[in-house]
Amino acid sequence: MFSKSCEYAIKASIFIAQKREGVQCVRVKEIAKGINAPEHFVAKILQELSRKKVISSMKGPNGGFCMSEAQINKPVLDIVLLIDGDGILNNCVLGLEHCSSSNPCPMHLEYQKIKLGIKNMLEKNTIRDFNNLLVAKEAVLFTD
Amino acid sequence: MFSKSCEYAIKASIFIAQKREGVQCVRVKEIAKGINAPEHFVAKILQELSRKKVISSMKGPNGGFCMSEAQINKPVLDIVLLIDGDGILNNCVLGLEHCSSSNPCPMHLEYQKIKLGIKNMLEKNTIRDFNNLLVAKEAVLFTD
DNA sequence: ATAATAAAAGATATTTTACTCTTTTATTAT
DNA sequence: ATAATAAAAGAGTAAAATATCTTTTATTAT
Ligand code: SF4
Ligand code: SF4
Repeated sequence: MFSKSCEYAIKASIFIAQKREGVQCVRVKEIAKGINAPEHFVAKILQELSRKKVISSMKGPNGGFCMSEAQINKPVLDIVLLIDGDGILNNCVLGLEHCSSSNPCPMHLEYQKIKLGIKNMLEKNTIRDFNNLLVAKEAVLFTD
Repeated sequence: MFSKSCEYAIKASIFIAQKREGVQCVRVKEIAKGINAPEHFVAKILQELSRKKVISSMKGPNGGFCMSEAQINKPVLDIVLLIDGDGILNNCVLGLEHCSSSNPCPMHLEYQKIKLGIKNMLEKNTIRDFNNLLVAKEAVLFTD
């Protein structure tokens, strides 16, 4: 469904939202540990999220990654679009390249419903929504 | 969503179901052309489907791949499970490895609905169902 | 100013997925 | 029997995704 990069991006964002108290930053090392992902790999992903203003970053001591209230309130879709592109919303289940509703693949009608569900899930839910479950201890970001 | 192999497997199966009149076989070359896929790649995939009895095959002149009525009436899920495994039904959106409903990831509740939809789509629809749309010219397997 | 810290950037390595090419085996028509 | 046909099998290549390692740059505390 998502690329590994995208999974890490979502989990990292939720982790930052959760850890951050006030305006304090959280370091990649801690993030990587908290979501059980390779440190330098998530670093690269977070750099991109930062460049695109989905999260914020600070260099030097006490530096790290953080998110503003506004950033935490963004839908998860924003992250997905940034990392994986819009394929999940637009691509075909069967990989047809130039299909249309007037010339659909056999699975189109059935798959449309799924795609709508996915779109809904990703744009109705914010980083905060998923973070809330974490804070309420109704969910985790890490198992082993 | 599906691997390329799986996309080809589904499209090829529908193509065989559609082309096959009586017990006649259809050659890989024709199949590959009909679904716009690399010939030797689909050959390999079809060999596996054949080994696992999801389709049938015959060597020599007039040989090729074909499907029995029973095979055509199987749900598309059978093909997916064979090629991609059950990941699509069981894996986590966020890639947690040992999660459970009692220790779910933040997206679990939302994602459960999607997964159920996918499962439904794949087990309620047979190769025949999708082939019917093709025969009725309400769908295509190939665009360019 | 200096040293320590942590992200940014870039280069390299590994693994998985996708695809191609060649040889072998089974079947059939002549 | 023989030649033609088409799948089966196997080896090899290419590209993309994932992961690691190293160097540079910005920030801050001393
Ligand atoms: S018709 Fe719909 S499901 Fe089919 S290829 Fe196009 S977008 Fe995908
Ligand atoms: S709880 Fe559900 S969505 Fe989350 S990782 Fe497990 S299966 Fe996936």
